[in-house]
Amino acid sequence: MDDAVPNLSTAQLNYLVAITRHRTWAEAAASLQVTPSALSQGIAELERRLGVPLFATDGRRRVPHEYTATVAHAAERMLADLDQVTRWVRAVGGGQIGRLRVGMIDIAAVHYCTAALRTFRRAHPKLDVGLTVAPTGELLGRLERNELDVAVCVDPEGSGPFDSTPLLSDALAVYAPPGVAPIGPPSTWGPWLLFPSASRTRTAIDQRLRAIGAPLVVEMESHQPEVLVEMVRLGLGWTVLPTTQAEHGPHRLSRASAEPLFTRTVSAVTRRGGAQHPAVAPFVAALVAALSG
Amino acid sequence: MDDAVPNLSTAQLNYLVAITRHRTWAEAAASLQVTPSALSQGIAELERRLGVPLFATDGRRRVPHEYTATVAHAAERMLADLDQVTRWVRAVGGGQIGRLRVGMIDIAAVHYCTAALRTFRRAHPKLDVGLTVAPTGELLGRLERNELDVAVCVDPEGSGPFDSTPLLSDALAVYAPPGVAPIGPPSTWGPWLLFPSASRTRTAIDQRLRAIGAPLVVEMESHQPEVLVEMVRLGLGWTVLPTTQAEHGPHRLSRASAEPLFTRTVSAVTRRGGAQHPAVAPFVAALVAALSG
DNA sequence: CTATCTGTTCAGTAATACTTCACAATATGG
DNA sequence: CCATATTGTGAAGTATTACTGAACAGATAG
Repeated sequence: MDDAVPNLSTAQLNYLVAITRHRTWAEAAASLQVTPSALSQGIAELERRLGVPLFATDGRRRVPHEYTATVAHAAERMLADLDQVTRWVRAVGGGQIGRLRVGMIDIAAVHYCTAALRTFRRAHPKLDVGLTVAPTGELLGRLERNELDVAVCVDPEGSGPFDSTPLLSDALAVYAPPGVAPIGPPSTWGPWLLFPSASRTRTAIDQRLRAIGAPLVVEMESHQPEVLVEMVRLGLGWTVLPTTQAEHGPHRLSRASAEPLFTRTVSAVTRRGGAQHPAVAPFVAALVAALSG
Repeated sequence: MDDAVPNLSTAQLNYLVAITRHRTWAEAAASLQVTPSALSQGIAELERRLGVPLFATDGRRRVPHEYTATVAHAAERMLADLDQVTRWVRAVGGGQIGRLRVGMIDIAAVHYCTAALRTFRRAHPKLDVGLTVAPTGELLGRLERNELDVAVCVDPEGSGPFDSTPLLSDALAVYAPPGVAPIGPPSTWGPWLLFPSASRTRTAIDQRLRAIGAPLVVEMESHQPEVLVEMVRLGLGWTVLPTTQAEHGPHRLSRASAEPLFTRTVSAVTRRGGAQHPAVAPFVAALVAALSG
C-alpha cells in the first residue's frame, strides 16, 4: 500500500499543469525549459506515487483519463496557493516592496480610477504597480490563476473563490442614432451595435433588452466603446453603453430613454485565501476613499 | 533572484506543519519518523527556497516569525488539497471501492439516520462506511483537515470552507422536572442541566434563554442527552433538548411550554473543493430521500 | 522512401535527502 | 559545582532522485 499522502514535488505538479495547457508534451516540456525526457519520466514518477495511471497510451499518443483533468485542476490550485503565499511572505518577510499586479476593466482604468491610481502611485513611489486592462471575465480568470493581486471589474456576485469590495454603481442606458425622433416603443428599437457575446455585460444587456420587448438584431460587435459610439453617430444602429462612456468626450450620444436600462456594481476583487499582497489593502482603501469622496 | 514559484516537496511542507503541531522540533521529527537532523536541514532548505527566514534563533531555541503561521496555514491547506485529490483519484482511477468516512452528531446517528445508514450499507456492500460520532464543532474540524469525507451535523451557515445540503429541521424545547406545576413565567425557570459551554448548540440555547428572560444558573453540563434526561427526571433541574431526544424511549420528559425554544438545521456538510469521494453524492442523496419520504 | 515529429528508454551525471556521528547550548538534579 | 539528559546544528558518507543526452520506435507528411 502507498503512503496516505505521497511525497510529490511542485515540479511534478507543474509538469501535469503544463501538459494540460499545451497541445503536445514536447511543447509543454519546452515551456518548462526541460527535455521531453524529463517530462516523461516526471509524469511516470507522479503516476507511480499517486498509484494511479493518469494517461492511457493510444498507439503512440498519450490520452488523459476523464479524472486526470480533476487532478490537474487540483494541482493548479495548489500551485496558485503556493505562488500566492510565496509572493506574500517574500514581500512581508523579506522587507521588500515588490510589485502589485492590478487588473481593471477599461472604464475603470480610463475614467473612474485614473485620479486614484495616480495618487496611489505617487504615495507609494517604491511600489511597482503593474496595470492590466481587460474585460471582467479575463480578469477573473487571471485572478484565479494568481496572475493578478487585485482586479477592479464587475462584481462576480459569489461565483468563484473571490472576495469583493463594492466601489461604485455603473448605469447603462440605451442610445439611438442622432435624428431618430420621436423614440417609439422598445419593439421599434434596433438594429444593435453591442459588446461581444462572450462578454458578461453583453449577457446582461441581452437579458434586459429581451425583458422589455426589444428585438435583438445585432449588426456589429466590439469590445471598444469608442468604436460603438462612432458607429452610432454614423447612424448604423443603436447601442447600450455605460452612461459615463457614452456621454463623455467631444462626441456625446443622447439617451433614448432618460432612465438607465440597468446598473451593475463595479468592485475591487481579490482571490480568496489568507495570504494577500500587503499592498492590496491600502490600494483598495485608496480606491474606496477616492470614489466615495 | 529566486524563481517565481520555488520547487518544493510536500515533505518540506509536512515538516513545517509538524513543527506547528508539536512543542519541540525533536517531537515533530519523531512524529514524522525522521531524525532531528533531517528536519533541521529540511527547514533550512525550505527557507532557502522561499528566500525568507521562517524562524529566528533565540539562544538555542527557534522561534517562529509572525508571518510563519500564515505560511504554515497555507502549507496545511495545500496538503489537505493533495490528500483529498489523492484519495479521490485512487478511489476513482484505481477502480477501487475504498472507504467513506462519515461523521454524525449523536442524534443523527442514533435517531434520524439509523434506517438510512442501514439501507445505504446494504445497497453498497463493497463500500467500507466508517462512522464517527462527535459534536458539530469537532466534526467540522475534522472535515477541514480532510479526516472525514462528509458530516451530518448542525449547518455551519457559511462559516468555513464548506458546502452543505440541508436535511431536516430539529426543534429544541424546554423541559421541567416532573411535578413542577403550574409552569411559571421564564424568570422562574431553572436551575439548568445543559450541554457543555463549548458546544455550538449550547451557545444558541444560552442566547435564546437570555432573550426570553430566564435566569442562567447552570448546575451541570454533559454531552450525553440521556444523562441530562435522567437528571431532570430525578428533579435536579431543568434542561433544553431536541424534542426527539427528550420525548423518545421509556422515560420521556414533558415540555414546559408547547412551542419549541428554537430550531436548528441539520445538514450534510462536505469540505469545499473539486475532488470529493465519489460515494459522497449517492450517500447524501440516500439521506435526503430517507428523510423527506 | 526520406524527413520530421511524437513520446519512450537507457545510460551517465549532478543534485538532493537522509542517516549517523560529533558537538554546542540549554536545562535538571544531586 | 559537576554529571546528565535534551534540544537543535553541522559534517561526512550513502542512497535516492532528477536531469541531460543519445538512441529508439510509432506516426505523419511530402
